[in-house]
Amino acid sequence: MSGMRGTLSRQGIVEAAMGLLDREGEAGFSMRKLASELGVDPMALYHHHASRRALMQEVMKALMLSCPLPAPSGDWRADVRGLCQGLRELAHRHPGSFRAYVVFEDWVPAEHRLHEALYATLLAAGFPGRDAVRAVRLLLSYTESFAVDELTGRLEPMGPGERHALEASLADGAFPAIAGLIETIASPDAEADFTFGLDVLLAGLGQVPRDAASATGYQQPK
Amino acid sequence: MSGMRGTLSRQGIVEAAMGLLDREGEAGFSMRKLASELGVDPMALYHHHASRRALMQEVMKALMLSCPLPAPSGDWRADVRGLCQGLRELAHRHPGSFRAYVVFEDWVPAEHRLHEALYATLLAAGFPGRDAVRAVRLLLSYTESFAVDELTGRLEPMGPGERHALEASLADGAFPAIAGLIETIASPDAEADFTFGLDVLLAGLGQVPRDAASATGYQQPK
DNA sequence: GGCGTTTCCTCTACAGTGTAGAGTGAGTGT
DNA sequence: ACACTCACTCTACACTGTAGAGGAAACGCC
Repeated sequence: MSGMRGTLSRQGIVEAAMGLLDREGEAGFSMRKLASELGVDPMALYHHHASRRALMQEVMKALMLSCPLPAPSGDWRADVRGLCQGLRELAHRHPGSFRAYVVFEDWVPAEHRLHEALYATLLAAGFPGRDAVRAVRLLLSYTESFAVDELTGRLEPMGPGERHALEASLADGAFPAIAGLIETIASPDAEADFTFGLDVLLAGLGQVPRDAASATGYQQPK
Repeated sequence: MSGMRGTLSRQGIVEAAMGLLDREGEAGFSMRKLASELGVDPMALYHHHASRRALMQEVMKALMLSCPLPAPSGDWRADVRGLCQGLRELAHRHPGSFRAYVVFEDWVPAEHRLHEALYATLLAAGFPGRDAVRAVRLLLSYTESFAVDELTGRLEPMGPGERHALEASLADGAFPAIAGLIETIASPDAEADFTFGLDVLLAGLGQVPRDAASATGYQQPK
């Protein structure tokens, strides 16, 4: 019964790992669980991937390769919005893997696709290279943090228990500003909140000096 | 030899845990290591803290309680800058704990201090409550991500090996924008980069509509 | 003094983790 | 039919968090 040669493949393992990660989260993921889902001895996995870490690398790579990259429109603001929204959708589609990705220390070469698209957009818009690099950091850190907040439920309307706990922690009156905002804090609106952040970032970026040729945000007609 | 009653205390354990976390990182932290540093059986710790997770909560609390909060100056932009810089300094002072904090799922009530200061600043500057909440998310996600990038060395100038690996991954010409920026990417400047992000955020926030009374950014004289 | 209770700690044990190293058996090439 | 290789299994080790029982020191009280 054990034989079953050829049931395993590098890519198949990666896909199963991504599924398990998305369903159970990083804490619920283990090589042993993955192996048992694949109906195989844990050590069989190591024939195709050198270590859990290496396997994770592959999962991250697959994840980032499936990040949607909307086609450029010529309007750098719209394109930046689209790329950030694409990344956010990726997070929704692969919650566990995305969370793991954000925390992952190692360098994931497949990030290049998304980075290239963002750099190209910003450079075409006339941003100096140094500022383009900084802007990408800004945009990605916002989008990733926001998406993770969504995935961990921090942007769901608070349940009564949660809200009560928050109120209790404010009962001594030491935090009047928070107390005054409790209604707002307890009922976020993920869509509008995300857009607000992008608006602010784009408004801010719109004020950094750019090459005159593209300063309007439209590509020069050739 | 084993007796030594009273060598342990809730707070003492928390401080030792924070030290271990900062020195070894989250991966290098374990209840057993902590116990052995304290010269005590691992299970002794559970007499003072219910679980590793509960202990971590306490560490995060201690961490956030030691976050510096510069006194308000009356200039909301300067105050926001100061608070973000304070958080960044906290990250430098407690690299391991800070990394753990950023990833931590549970709610850490001690965050209230920093949040209160930010909310108060933004509300005084005339931001509507909803926008203040969103702005804080924006500011903190940027600052935390940036600090983590610093802690993981992603803002150190690249070593030759690292740089070579990056170049190799671009060799096929598929990422011209990245390739053109390689010099910039390889030699970041943490201080200037961080300031750029704050500048962009403040410029963007400066454009969201505020109450007229405070729209200049100065508190109304009373 | 002695005694009971509480407090703090230790010991042992269990289920789980990643993975090293050796063994096994089916498939293929000659 | 033989050797060989490849894909897999088995066993084992060091490590994790922590449940549950046991022990010894300290304290309150007579």
